[in-house]
Amino acid sequence: MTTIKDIASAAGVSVSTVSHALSGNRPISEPTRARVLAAVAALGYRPNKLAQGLVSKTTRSLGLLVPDLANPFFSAMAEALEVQAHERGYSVILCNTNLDAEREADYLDVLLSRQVDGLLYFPGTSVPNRALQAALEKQIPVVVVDEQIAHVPGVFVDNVGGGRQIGELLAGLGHHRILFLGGAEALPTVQDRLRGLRSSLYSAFNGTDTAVELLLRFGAYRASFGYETVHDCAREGLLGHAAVDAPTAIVAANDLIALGALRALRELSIQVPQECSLVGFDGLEFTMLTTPSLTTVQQPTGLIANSAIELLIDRIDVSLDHRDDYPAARLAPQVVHPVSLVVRESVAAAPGR
Amino acid sequence: MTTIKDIASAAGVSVSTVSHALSGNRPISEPTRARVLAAVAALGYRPNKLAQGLVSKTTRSLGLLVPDLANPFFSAMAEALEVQAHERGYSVILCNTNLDAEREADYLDVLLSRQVDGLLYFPGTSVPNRALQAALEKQIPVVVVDEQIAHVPGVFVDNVGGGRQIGELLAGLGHHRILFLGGAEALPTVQDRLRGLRSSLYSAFNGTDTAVELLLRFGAYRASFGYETVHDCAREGLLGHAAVDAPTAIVAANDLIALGALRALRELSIQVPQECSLVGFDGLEFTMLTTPSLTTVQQPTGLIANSAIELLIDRIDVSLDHRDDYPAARLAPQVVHPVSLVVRESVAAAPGR
DNA sequence: CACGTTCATCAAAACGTTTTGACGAATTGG
DNA sequence: CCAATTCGTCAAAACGTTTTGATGAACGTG
Repeated sequence: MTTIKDIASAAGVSVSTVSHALSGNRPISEPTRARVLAAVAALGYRPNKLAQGLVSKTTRSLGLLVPDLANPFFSAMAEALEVQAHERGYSVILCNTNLDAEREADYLDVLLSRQVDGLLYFPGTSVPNRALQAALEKQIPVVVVDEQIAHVPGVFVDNVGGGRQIGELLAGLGHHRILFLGGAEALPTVQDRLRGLRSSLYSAFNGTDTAVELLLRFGAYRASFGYETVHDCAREGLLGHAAVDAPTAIVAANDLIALGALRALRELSIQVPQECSLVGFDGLEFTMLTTPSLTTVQQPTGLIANSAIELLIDRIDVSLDHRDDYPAARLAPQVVHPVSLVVRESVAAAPGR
Repeated sequence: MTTIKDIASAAGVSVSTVSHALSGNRPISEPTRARVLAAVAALGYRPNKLAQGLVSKTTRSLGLLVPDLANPFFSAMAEALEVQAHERGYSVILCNTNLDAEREADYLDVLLSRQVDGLLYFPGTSVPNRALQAALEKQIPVVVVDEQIAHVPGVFVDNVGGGRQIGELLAGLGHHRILFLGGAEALPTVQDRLRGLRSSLYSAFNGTDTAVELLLRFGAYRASFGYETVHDCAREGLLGHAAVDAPTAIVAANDLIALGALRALRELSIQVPQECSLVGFDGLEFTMLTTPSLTTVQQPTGLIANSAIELLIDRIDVSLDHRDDYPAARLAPQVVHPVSLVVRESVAAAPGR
């Protein structure tokens, strides 16, 4: 590896002159700078980030803690976040927590010892997070993505609004018996989506003599949950051609669940959407390839990534400026993005109406 | 941040003693070591990897250059690679090259200046790769994943064998007019899969009076390519109910293309598999959720990741041991994994047979 | 022309580690 | 009981940068 010393001797100047010429931190005469740059180009010099980081106390790297890259929503978010970070000169260290608290703690250690400037954190789980708390205590800037956590800066979407849009669509089509397939029951996103759905259904049918029936099942953000639960319901007589008062629509808390449900419905030869409508959440690319194509709520992954990175870098800058201040109780900004319902083939008017 | 000095003074020993106590590099008496460990625990000391890297010339970090995380095959691979790397104490720096040569070069710079110990490289594109060459010249260990590149260590699957298995399945079911939807024409994976398919078809029908007709289209590893090409073919009269001698099966070079094709076939109301069989490649999780579920060739992502990391770390160790040797012409080991055909609903006997 | 400025450059310290040569103290062997 | 060895520890150098106080040369000013 060629170092700054090599450049210095090649250009016949001191090490500090090279540093100044490259950083612009102090004025350097034009001819000298030219000689330095020529030497840099000739020797293919590349500053060692480790050494830079050691003295500057800043590494321009971010830790990305994501529960499960196999979930396309997370991989889409990871991609968008990495692109945004790179545009701003930050590198991303990828960490697959697999929803495992121990791994999370482990990764946090690694990231801290690697001196990352900030953390992008996807909870993906509902347990009040020890690793997150530890990070916050270490005074390292953290932005939580996708979930809202009190007193921690975060970026997420209007899950209640998304649920409401689904409810309004379904209510307008006469659906009032609905099966909701949630993820983990304690997850705020799941609860919020359900809340929006419920409130819009009740207010739509309020004053009419139609009763809203909302059947709830909780599990995990996985296709297998949707698949198995639909089959379970059929076995229990809640769903299927023999069922009386079967739900006329299924709302899944995310697209993966919906995809699993779709498969099960197919196996049960329940026609979607004629006999049962189906709605997902996330707006995965795949949802437009299924048959029927899936009605879903589109998450603006690019925007989320954009504001998450922006928020995080802001906080990093602040914490750099005030390195030795008292840890003043700072506000925890939270950015909420709107979502939009994408209506596709999987939704139709409630049968018998 | 608490440093090794803090530990030293807290334990009442010298800095080097702390270092030795922690690394085990030199014997330290039991009582002293205990005092050191107690201080470490009490102060929450975490060695600074930057400083460690600076002196040890090794960072225990790998660069992962991946073309497109939105492609689930790549995100699955990224996940598996990260998990394997983490198990071996390595961190992964994620880089989304987006198939853009300039971004690739850019990332290579970043990774080198971050002193990564090695590179995991997914070509994803066919251009003889400048960035890769540059990396190799820099003497940094590289393992190419998913494509075979001459003289560069790599891990990939038996694409020819995969193609052959598809061909054998289809030939056995009487398919001899087949549409092949490739990715980029110059991609070795595409060519290999095609080669396997072609050879098995020819040898199956060799000696019979049935002619093999293989229709080829090339594009990109994207769902949109499959979707549009099927529609194009229909418009050209090659596909559809009006077509004479329409292919009875479509083989896509990967699952994304197959999924796009499936959607288009549906829109054209061509029954899969009754009128047209469909086969993909990769074994994405989604392929079992489609209707009909997709016959595909399963890639062993975990195994690929495992051997890629192993190969890379081997090379890292070698290059560390021989740091100042002549750059001896080393062999470029290549690991090939077998693939297995997963037969699902999307394939049936050729119509009219 | 002497004086204070500005300008360009240099030398040295610092960042947090690991590594290694050195040095007393304790232990062993004859 | 003395020499030789081992043991435990320390101090200092090194890694590749940035930062900063110092220094000398050129310059404008009165």
